[in-house]
Amino acid sequence: MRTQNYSRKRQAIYELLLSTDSHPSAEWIYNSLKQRYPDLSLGTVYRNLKLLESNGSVKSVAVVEGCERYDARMSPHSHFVCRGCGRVLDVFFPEELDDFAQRAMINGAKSVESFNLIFYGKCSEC
Amino acid sequence: MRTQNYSRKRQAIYELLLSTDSHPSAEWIYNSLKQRYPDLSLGTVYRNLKLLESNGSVKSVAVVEGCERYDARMSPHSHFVCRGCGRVLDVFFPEELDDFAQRAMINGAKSVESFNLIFYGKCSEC
DNA sequence: TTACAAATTAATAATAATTACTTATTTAGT
DNA sequence: ACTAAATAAGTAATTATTATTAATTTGTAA
Repeated sequence: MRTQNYSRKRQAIYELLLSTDSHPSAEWIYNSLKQRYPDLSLGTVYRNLKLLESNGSVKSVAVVEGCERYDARMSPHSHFVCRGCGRVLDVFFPEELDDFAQRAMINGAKSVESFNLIFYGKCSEC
Repeated sequence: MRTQNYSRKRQAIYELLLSTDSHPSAEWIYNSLKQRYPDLSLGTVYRNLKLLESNGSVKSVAVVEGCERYDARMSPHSHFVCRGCGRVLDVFFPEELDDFAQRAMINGAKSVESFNLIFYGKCSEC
């Protein structure tokens, strides 16, 4: 039987995401890996991000200036998006919030699977 | 002096948004108003949504299947997005959450202006 | 009313992120 | 090495949104 995830480039995309806290876009990942994999194509980055996302290995955490931004840190946390430069920062909220969300009774909802909390403002360098 | 907002179509777009709780997309608004304004163009809807948004009259509350969804209800609340049908429902969270967000100290942030909380799951009809 | 300048619009073209497709290459098991 | 499945490169297609441009509408004031 074939093992999964045996692709060098997929592995590289995933490891790059694990190693950074910049919540990169597909384009950023592409540019970062192009040096090591000169024949990498942008389509491959998109395809693998989608695949890793459906895996549950990776999450899309925000859309900044029209670009999806990804994160490989899967522990529950939230994000801050700078309206000046588009930087995306991690925000670790108190557990109460997670509890609240788990218990959220939403009128018209059958099941609540997840939530996404995004703060907006200016970062310390803007 | 010219008064502002004297455009019939802009007014219609805004009032349609006020009158519905479906959090429509530009396309939906366009289709809804085309009957009353047969010469309405989609560009006009986009332009006026952007204008109303920069006015603070209207908010973009979520992106569902690649389409921006708008809301004219400006009181602080949040949303639930159905992963099945894309429906967007209002969620009225307890005030504590708003307080928490106002007080949020975010490492690397100079100022926090707003936040956006979106729940995901299945609605009662999916 | 008529004229006029600013605001708005329709219609169309342009952008740009993402996805689909088609053929070639790589991978893992035999 | 051989083979079939998975993956990728390269390219074309899609699609929401934005920009442009010329025409129309609007408010004001002569």
